[in-house]
Amino acid sequence: MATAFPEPAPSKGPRPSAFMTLNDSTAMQWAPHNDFPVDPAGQDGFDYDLPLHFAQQSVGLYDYTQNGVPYNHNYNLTYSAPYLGPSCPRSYTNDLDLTGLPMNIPESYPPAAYQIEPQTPQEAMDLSDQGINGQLRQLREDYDNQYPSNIKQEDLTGYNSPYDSDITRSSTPSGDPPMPPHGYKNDGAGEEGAIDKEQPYAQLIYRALKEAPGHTMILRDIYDWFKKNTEKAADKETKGWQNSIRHNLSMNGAFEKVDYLCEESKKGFMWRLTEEALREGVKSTTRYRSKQPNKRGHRSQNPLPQRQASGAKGGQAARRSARMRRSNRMNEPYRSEPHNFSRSVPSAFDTTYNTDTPMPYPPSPYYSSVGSEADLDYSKDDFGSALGGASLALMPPRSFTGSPLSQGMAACGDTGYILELDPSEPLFTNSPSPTADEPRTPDSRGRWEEDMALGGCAAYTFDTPYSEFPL
DNA sequence: CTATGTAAACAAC
DNA sequence: GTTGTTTACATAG
Repeated sequence: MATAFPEPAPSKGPRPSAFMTLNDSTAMQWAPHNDFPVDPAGQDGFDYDLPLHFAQQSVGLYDYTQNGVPYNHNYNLTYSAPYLGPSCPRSYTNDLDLTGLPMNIPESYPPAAYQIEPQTPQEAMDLSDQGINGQLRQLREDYDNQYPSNIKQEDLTGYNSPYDSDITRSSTPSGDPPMPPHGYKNDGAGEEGAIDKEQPYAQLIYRALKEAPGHTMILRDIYDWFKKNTEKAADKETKGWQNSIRHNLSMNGAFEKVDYLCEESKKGFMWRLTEEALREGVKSTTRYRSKQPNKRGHRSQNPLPQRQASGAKGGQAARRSARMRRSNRMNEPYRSEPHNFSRSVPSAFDTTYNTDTPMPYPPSPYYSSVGSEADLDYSKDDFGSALGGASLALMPPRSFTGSPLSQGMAACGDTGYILELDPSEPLFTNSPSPTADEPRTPDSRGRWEEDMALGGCAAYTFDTPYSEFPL
């Protein structure tokens, strides 16, 4: 099929310059498909075509605040079935699914998919006035009810790719050559409907999460999504694809774990798109990988021990991080649960963000290049005009009991946190700007240990700003 | 070199 | 056995 990559009209973005100025060539990213055309002038106006029934259905269930929803407000999630099994049409038409999410996204996939347009924060979910526990319980119940784990495997024959043939896979903001269609197999050559153009795992996961309510799924659902929507899982023999999914979830900063562990089930954590990912799209997982030299040159030495050592290292690190999480939960059994999110990719950046400074928003160590234009853009643009000039400074901590309205940006009430930072200043001045030279992965053991010394919470959890929530 | 996929070690559950 | 983290290696471009 099309090996050519028709560039989407670069003019479409309302604020293309914001990202076009991102000169970091390594900041390759897949632009998000924008479900909601951004209207910079009317962020609170739902200027886009929001189906009426959507608005109605959303009452009390999905209340899209206009912006400023901290993305670690996990209690905002209402997890229902991302899709409904066999009856769920794969065509993403204007029909509403049960989620009440506007699925009118024929253009949410290409060609618009590769526009560099931040997404409106309307996507963030809000809730009604239930308590947080109720929310979480509801979330889980919804999930369990609507998404039974015995997922039916839909026949893939006749599958009609939602991201159809003209997908250009990826193109970089600055009109760089599109992402090489890695894994682009033209082999099928005849098979109708053959999704010969599988996108990278990260991108596919992004899509899956994007479709999901709250942009949140559990691993199993992601698996299932892949089964239904991709060819990656076609090979039922190997589980490599699952491994790859997990790998990408873990390694790619676009995905974060919602640190709400359901004890009674072993479904594990929920995975969610980060706010940055929603705005800016998913970026190459490679960026988050360790920058340790690949040792490709001298692997002949003794690859096996090295491999084992690798595993051992991973295991150690995994154990430490898990211990941290556990420790957190034990120390703060209530608060830490729903509020935390876990960044899959631990970051040396995290230490720069000391817990004494109320962060209105978890820093975006993975996306907003610290100290770069992207950072500025992050700080002043994406939270919408409602914030006014102090955009960076204000982020309302929202009361659980507040009305949905009060949870919007207008409600910068009593407990509001004000970041005393000049928006023009980089958030983390002592953080390296992650570039190709400095991947956003903790390549410094020293820093890592430092994290541990700090009490073992800095690296993964960001619950401090919310500790004052009236629970 | 980058991006991606994959295998695998390992820990925790 | 599953989930999550991490490292290493292979391959394509």
